[in-house]
Amino acid sequence: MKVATFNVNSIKMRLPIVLDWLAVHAPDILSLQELKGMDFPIDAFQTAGYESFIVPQKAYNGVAILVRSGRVVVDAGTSVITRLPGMEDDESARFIAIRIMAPIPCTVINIYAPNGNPMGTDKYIYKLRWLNALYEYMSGVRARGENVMVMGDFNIIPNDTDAARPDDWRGDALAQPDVRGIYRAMQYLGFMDALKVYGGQGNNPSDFYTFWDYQAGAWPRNNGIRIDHILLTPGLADRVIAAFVDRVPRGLDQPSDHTPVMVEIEEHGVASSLTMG
DNA sequence: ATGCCGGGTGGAACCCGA
Repeated sequence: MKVATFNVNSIKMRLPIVLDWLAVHAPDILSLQELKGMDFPIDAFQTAGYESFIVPQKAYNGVAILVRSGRVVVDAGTSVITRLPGMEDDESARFIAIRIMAPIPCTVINIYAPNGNPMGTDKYIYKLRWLNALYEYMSGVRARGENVMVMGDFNIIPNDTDAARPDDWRGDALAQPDVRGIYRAMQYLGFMDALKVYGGQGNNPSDFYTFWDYQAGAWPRNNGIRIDHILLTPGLADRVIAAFVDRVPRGLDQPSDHTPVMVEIEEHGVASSLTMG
């Protein structure tokens, strides 16, 4: 089962790039963030062979999960969750979760975490509150022993090695020790960082950058950061057979400032959600 | 650099992102 996440920075602007990418990589699941509008191209994705689950919002945020028709069976008995539990008062479209029965039974969670800048404002407080609510939710699903994938734009640079210029981010909300601590705590729950589990694509940390600013020549200078992540519970992490960042879309015309992360999980032999999780 | 770029909305200039 191939699973991917891609912050598209407007699905309206990025539709051709996303359709091309689906045709090349044929993921079973693609999580999208920053749709930036109420109009989602359901028909175009259906023609491409994907069913859409959408949490839209005018102008800002917006997340969706695309599932490949004929490959992924969505649990009809479980409703789509469209708000992060514990943050029900928050109108922002930053969370969507579905339950699938095949090809691997698991819960699929797609997030767009708050940026949190600038420091010292309510925006940073909101980021911490949001991430802590996500942590609590993840703690709950772990306790139930389910196989779970949490992917998306975490807006967290986990370590200094995940930035080309770590000192540039010292005072930024993406690299604060408190924020990094939450990301680590998620791993202590048993959520494994898919890129790190597999460890492929060489030893250069820059191979795992997922974002390059539009400004100041960040892309040609490879001044990137790693902020888009895929976290897996052990039953899934044990079966990872490929994990990589595809930086091709970032080099196209009219690109998103992010690029996709993809993981492939062996479908046979994934432990029961009740025995392993 | 409070800058740069590039989305959004609304119909200009401003908000937001990371």
